[in-house]
Amino acid sequence: MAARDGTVGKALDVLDRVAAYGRPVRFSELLAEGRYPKATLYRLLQVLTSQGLLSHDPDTGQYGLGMRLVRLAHAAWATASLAPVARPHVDALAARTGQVVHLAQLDGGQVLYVDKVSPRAGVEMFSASGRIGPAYCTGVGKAMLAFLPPREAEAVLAQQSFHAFTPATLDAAALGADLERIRAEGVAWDREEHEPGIVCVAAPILSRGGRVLGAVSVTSALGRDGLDGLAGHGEDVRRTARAIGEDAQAWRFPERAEMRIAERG
Amino acid sequence: MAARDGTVGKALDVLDRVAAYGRPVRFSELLAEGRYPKATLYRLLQVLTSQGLLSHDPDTGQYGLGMRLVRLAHAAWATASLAPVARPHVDALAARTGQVVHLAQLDGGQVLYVDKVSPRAGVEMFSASGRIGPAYCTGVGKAMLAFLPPREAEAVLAQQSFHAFTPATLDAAALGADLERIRAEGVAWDREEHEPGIVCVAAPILSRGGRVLGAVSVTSALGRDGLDGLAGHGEDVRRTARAIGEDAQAWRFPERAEMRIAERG
DNA sequence: CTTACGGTTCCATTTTACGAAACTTGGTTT
DNA sequence: AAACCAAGTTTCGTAAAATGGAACCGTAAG
Repeated sequence: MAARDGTVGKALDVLDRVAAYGRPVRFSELLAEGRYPKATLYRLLQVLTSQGLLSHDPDTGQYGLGMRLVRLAHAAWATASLAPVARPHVDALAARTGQVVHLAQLDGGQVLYVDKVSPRAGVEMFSASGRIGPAYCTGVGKAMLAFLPPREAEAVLAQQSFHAFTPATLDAAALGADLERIRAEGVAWDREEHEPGIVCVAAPILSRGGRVLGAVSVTSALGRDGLDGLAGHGEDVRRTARAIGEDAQAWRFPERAEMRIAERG
Repeated sequence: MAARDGTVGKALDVLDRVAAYGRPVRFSELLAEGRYPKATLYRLLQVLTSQGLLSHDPDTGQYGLGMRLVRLAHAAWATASLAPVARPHVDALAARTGQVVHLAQLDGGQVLYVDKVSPRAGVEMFSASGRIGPAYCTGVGKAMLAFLPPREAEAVLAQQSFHAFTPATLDAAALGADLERIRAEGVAWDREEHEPGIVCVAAPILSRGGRVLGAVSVTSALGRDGLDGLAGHGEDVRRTARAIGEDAQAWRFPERAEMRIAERG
């Protein structure tokens, strides 16, 4: 977390700290963390504010996150996330199953939701895109973990808290066994491991070369549909994930070997 | 355009440039812009990548925007934008008018859309939140410009391109007169100034102290509803904007009630 | 008037970033 | 195969910056 990347790293660290508060924050609160001396912190905040990554309310003297982040993130979401490519598939899956569908990617050992569609309310927005969740106890998280190359998987696993959200939450050992099963089966199940009464089935989205790009899941509340109802969707989720992977490949890397020859500049 | 804020400023400038491509970009493409020498650009990209603001695909050697931006923006949107507070009002307005409703804020002289609701499709997502538009020829933009303090208004106006998107687009002089009218009337009209066939009515969202927080608008396609149809919604939009402003005040500055009144002028 | 506190500015010192040039890598031409 | 070239990476002396302790300012309380 505290990667020392010179001045830029410090500035982004401060940005993260402000974000972590989840509310506007005063200079003195940040100073009280003791991370940076007064003058240094002051200048970092000045720069971040002047750059629009933070906003400063002169009346209250509080710093909040700046709207430039929203602008940048829109570009990030539109060009680098799976969401735009996956949208039609995700929509169709939600329609077929009549359940909430999530699209997620990995970001720093955590699950980052990049899209969410519920069959009733239609596409949900920003409030869902950008949310993060644990990797070790969600369907999408486990689906991605299972297909990570061993070295990376190890690194990500080392970052997990293994906090027991529910009685069904797996510990590190049980997770290992589950990941094995997921690799064999191609789909991951979350049986109330993160939230009581919530179950889901997820599948990893892989590139042609087998790299993990993300994951899709179908979520259901126990009782309405039950785990049995979801079981029938497993194959559908897997097919959808595969289709998204192929589209992503075509969209992001529009041909490889042959194109190179023609491409001169 | 880019203020020279030391190393951090440069890094963010590079980030913006990558974002501007709207696609993954090679080191050499950025280098060819001639903005930074090789080694400097290289190190800036290294830092941004290691920080997760950019992602680097080792296969293709291309840089794209990183998912950390999406995570940060979610926090920004949820804590610093008007969207969460305004959501119920915006929803209700869309339901009453049966038209598309936009919520926007100012960001660096441009209009930044932070939410959008269409009565049919329901809430739209990220693809709308984060999009930017011109301030001088959109309803929301003009509504905000009109109520900016003179000094700031001048600064923002100086940044406008006044490109004539349509025959109805106002020039600088006509805009000045329109802003006067908007201040008197409390609502702004966009009569096909930005897109042919698209009209809208907007109102500014003000804090109790009169500071511009954002704007709401109702948009319609000419022919279906016409400008006359929209005219009937003007008062509704204004009331909605006022309600949002009050909620925002209560939410962001819970205890500041009496201070603000004294602070007028 | 005095003290205390949050925030801002100064400036000598240290650290960091800079960038021309050298080098490495992988693919293409002679 | 050797020479070549372009893209990307590393080096290193120098130049520029960030740093942070201390002084300063404005406001609110004692």
